[in-house]
Amino acid sequence: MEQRAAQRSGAVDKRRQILDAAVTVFARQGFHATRVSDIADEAGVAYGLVYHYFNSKDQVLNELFLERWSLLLAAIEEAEKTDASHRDKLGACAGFIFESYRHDPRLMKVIIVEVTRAANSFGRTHLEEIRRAYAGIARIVADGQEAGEFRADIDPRFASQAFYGAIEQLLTEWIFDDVEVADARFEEARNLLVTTICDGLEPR
Amino acid sequence: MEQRAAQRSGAVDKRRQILDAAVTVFARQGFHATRVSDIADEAGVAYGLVYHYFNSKDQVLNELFLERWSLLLAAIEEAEKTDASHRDKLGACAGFIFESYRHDPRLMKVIIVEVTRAANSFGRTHLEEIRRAYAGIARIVADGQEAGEFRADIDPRFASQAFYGAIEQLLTEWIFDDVEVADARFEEARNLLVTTICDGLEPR
DNA sequence: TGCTCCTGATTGACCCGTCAATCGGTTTTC
DNA sequence: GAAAACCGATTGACGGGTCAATCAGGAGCA
Repeated sequence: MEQRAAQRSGAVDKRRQILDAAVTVFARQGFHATRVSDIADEAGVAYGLVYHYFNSKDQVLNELFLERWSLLLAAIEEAEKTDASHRDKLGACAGFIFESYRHDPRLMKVIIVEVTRAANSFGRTHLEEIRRAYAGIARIVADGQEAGEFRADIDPRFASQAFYGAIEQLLTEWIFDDVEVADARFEEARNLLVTTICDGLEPR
Repeated sequence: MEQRAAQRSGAVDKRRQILDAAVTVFARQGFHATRVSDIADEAGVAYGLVYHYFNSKDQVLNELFLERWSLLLAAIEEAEKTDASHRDKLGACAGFIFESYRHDPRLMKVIIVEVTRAANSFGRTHLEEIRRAYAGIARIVADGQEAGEFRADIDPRFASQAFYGAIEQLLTEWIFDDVEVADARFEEARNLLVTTICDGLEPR
């Protein structure tokens, strides 16, 4: 799965090309409604080549998901390590997710719609990786509680679900609208979230 | 669509039987993975009869969704009308949703997984109804702001997304776990939510 | 009561389009 | 020259939806 072989001389990396094309069509039509031939066409590549690089249509999506999700997990771990306030740590997590959307809205659309929220198909497959993210956020909340920064009477896992759920719902609206989101909105969204949730978590 | 004809003498309402069976199999296998024959088998009814009562497999799901969602919309409107605090109004909305899950977890699973979160298929189809719920919640937030009960520097639509997103994410976890949820957990979940979000919305 | 007719519910075999995946071949590259 | 990359026609499973045939019970009639 990690052969990703050093590409020959000037040849374009067809594999990458296929992955990128897949993002485009998955985002446009949804995973289920895209035929493998759509991916190949979009990539300007022969049908069979998709199967040369991937075992199945599923594997293409898996690869796209893991590629990005591993970055998120790394970002959360990174946030944990800093010595910022716990509020800021949560802000960093939210920031990374919003940033991912800004960086490539279509990829995030695919990940959210086809994996993260797809409880019957890929969501189940990748449950472990997905939950690892929730757990990371929950750890930050728990630490914040121990430090007296957050109120202690709320289950950290509950809090992390609410936090993550709120983020995803905001993104989902942008996804549905399929509208260009101004840069300022990203900052705004992140601040809103951290403000609302973290203020709600503050000790009374 | 509303013929639902006076059923002959002692005959069971086959139509209802089919809908109930559909909930069972959709919840178990997911909409996409269930064949129409699965529904018929589960209902103990012939394949063709499903098409006698419904135009398509899609219509079966639509019916299930609308049946429940219209109750939610009514509940939100109801909450708006009371003269409770706005915090309590939001609590009532969250309460109704959690209550729906308690009442029939499988139906809520189907609605959330196959409609509400299915941005590519039924989510798009029912976008209008879904958004009507968000809008109702946003109205409550806006009213609360006007009454000075909530801070005014947060877009009510943002707040409603965060609120609804948090609820759905909590439910999603229960759905994934597929585990019996103790009654006490429902109360706890509702209180947590209202506490976290509403405290976060309080004026500072 | 017994018979026929009629209506609409019910049945399930079958048609038919749709893809995912395979495979045998050709071209490129080293 | 051989291995890897590339091509796209072909296959075969699969499942939604159709429809002609059957069945059951009520109405009309004598």
